[in-house]
Amino acid sequence: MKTVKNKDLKSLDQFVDEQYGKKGTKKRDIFEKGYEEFKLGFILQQARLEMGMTQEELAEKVGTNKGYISRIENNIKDIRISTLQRIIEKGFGGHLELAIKI
Amino acid sequence: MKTVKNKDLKSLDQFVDEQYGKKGTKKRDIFEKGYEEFKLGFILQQARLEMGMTQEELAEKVGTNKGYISRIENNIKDIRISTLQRIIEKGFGGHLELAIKI
DNA sequence: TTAAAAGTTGTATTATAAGACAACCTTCAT
DNA sequence: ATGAAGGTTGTCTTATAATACAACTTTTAA
Repeated sequence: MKTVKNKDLKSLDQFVDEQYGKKGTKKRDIFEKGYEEFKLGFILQQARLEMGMTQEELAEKVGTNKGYISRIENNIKDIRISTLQRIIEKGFGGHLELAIKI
Repeated sequence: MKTVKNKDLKSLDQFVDEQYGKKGTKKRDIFEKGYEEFKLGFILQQARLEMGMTQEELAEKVGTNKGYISRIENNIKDIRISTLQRIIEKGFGGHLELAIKI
C-alpha cells in the first residue's frame, strides 16, 4: 500500500493557478474559456441539443420543469448526484452515461 | 442534428430489469453484487485506502468530520456534485479525477 | 413584423445535504 | 483482555437543492 504525503497533494484550483496564473490574467482567461466545455451544464445542453429536445421535453422526461433545466444548463445550480443520475437516466436514456452510482 | 424518439429511450433501471431480471432474482443479485464497485462510496473508500489515509485524515483535508466520510463511503448519503468535487480535489489531490465541473 | 415556441429569471415552499459532535461499536497490537 | 485507533450511528441545526409556477425575454418560423 503506497503512502502519499500530505504535502504532495494539491487542489485542482491550486494546480490551475500554478499552470495558468491567477484569475484575471490573459493566460488564465483563455484556459477558463476552453474549460467551459467540461462543465456539467454545457455537457447536458450539448446532449440535449444533439437529441433535438427542448428544455421542456427534457424536463417532462426527468419529472421537473423547464426553469430548473435552464438553471442547470447555465451552471447556476449545484445539484445532487442522484439528480444528475436521474437526468441522465430518465432524460437521456442510453445516450449519456454516468460512471458512478449513489 | 439526429432526432431520437421518446420510445427509444429507457432508464438504466429499466435496462437492468430487462437484462438481469427484477430485484430479488438470483441473476439480478449477482449483477447487483458486481455493480457495487461502481458505487461512489466504494470508489472513494478504495482510493482512500490505497493512499493509506484514515477517514479522519481525509475528513481533515476536505474540511469535514469522519462521521460524514463514513456515511458517504457506505452510500448512506446522497451528496452534491460540488461536495464530490471538493472531496476529490482537496482530499485526493491528483490521485482521483472528476471529469465534470459545476 | 409578429405570433408562437423556447429559454430565462424571480420567488415562495418543502425536502434534504452539510456540518458538528458525542456515544457507541470494531479492529488490532500488546 | 485491554487500551487505543479507526469506523459507525444518532441527532440537532443550518444551508441549500428541488419543486412549482408565473412573468418576462429571446429566438424562430411564417
